[in-house]
Amino acid sequence: MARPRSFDDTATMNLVVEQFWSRGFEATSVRDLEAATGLGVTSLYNAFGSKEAMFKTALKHYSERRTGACLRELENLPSPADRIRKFVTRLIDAALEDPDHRGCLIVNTATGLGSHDPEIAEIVARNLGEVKAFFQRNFEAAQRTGEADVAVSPADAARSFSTLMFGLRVLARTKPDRETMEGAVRPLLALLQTKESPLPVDASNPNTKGDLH
Amino acid sequence: MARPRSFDDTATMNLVVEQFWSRGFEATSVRDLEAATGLGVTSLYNAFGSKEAMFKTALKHYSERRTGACLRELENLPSPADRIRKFVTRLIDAALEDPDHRGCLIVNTATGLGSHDPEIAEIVARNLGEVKAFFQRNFEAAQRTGEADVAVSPADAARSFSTLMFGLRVLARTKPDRETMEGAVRPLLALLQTKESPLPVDASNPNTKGDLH
DNA sequence: GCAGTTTTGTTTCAGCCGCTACAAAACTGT
DNA sequence: ACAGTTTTGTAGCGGCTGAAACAAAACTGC
Repeated sequence: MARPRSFDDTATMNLVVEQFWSRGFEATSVRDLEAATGLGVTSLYNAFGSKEAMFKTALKHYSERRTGACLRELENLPSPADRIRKFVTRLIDAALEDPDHRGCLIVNTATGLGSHDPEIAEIVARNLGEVKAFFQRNFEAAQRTGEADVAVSPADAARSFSTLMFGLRVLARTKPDRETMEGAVRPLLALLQTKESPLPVDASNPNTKGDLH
Repeated sequence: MARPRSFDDTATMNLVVEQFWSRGFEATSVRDLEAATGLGVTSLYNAFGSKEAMFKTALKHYSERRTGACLRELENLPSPADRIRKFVTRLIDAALEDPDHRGCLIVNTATGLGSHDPEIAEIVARNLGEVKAFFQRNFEAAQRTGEADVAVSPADAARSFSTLMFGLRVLARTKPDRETMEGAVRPLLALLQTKESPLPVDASNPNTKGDLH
């Protein structure tokens, strides 16, 4: 019926995400988005509406394609404790591998101006909620398999893990140092290594981490 | 010799801090700073140099007057464990009391564009370092007084506590919910409640973590 | 009250911002 | 080949930005 679009919307949105992730919403101009995508303004506006709409779409895209996909993939691991551990190590590795220290687009947005826009706030809140739910679900499962300290409330464990992850994302913007990040998660990960003594352990004593080998 | 300045630099800088804290660097215009301080552009530029210089001064001001003063004041408490606990509860209370959910200017800056400017990065890094040092110093002291789990490395405890605080600052921007925040710190604060078994610690050696292998 | 110096308010600047108007180009279905 | 429709590139809009220019006002020391 008419001229077809000469670019792939999804691939373009990936480039938009990269741009917003690198420079943030305010510091990214529409001209920057032109350069990043190789498209003209008209094409961008025609496809996505406005700069603000582009950002919201990019946020959803990031949340779904990054966090969401990662969580879903980890669900394939048989051990719930491994799921938690792997999520943490992946996050740390990602932070250390990124030479630009971009951290996490969601966290960067949460601490930026976005909190005022209700739609953005909701995307952010949902993402944070998914991460917390992941930890809670798997910590509960780990308790059932004897891989987690049963004396700790799974809700609190999830709150603690997820909040710690957001803190790591802050550190990722400044000091992507392996020892700092791994050290930061070590005390919490210690809650996961009670597999070999799944019985009435005095769980208030996290000293049981020494028995892993 | 000449006309004196009609305003107090420090009081003005407090207002500048409030403005940058509320809206961030990029979203704050020089006109906004005029409105916030009640001064004209010329006075502002004459006193502080440029918008960027104003922000850097505001950052130092915030770091010194907020974080620094708080840490120094807590040092008056006799119990190191109480110092840690009080810092945490203060942070949570502050987050819950602020109706604007401004979080922490340092964290907001760290996740914003600031990381690229070396001077800003240094102010941020120093602030984060001070918080970490506070936790490490007092955790070590708490181990010596029998108020902290001696099986945990003070360095790791400090990394964990400080990173968790940064995570709380992220949450402060979105979900200032008491139960979430207090739950998030509960597992870590549990490391502090071993007062009733203050033995057999070699208090001169904080490196007691090494004995688990 | 006068000279010297600084502060202050107003105006103005070039440059970038997000966005749109418009026409030419490119494609589809018949 | 043509009509119909969408995409695309270019140019330009008003509005805002950080910063400077400038003169008038305000103060000090004498």
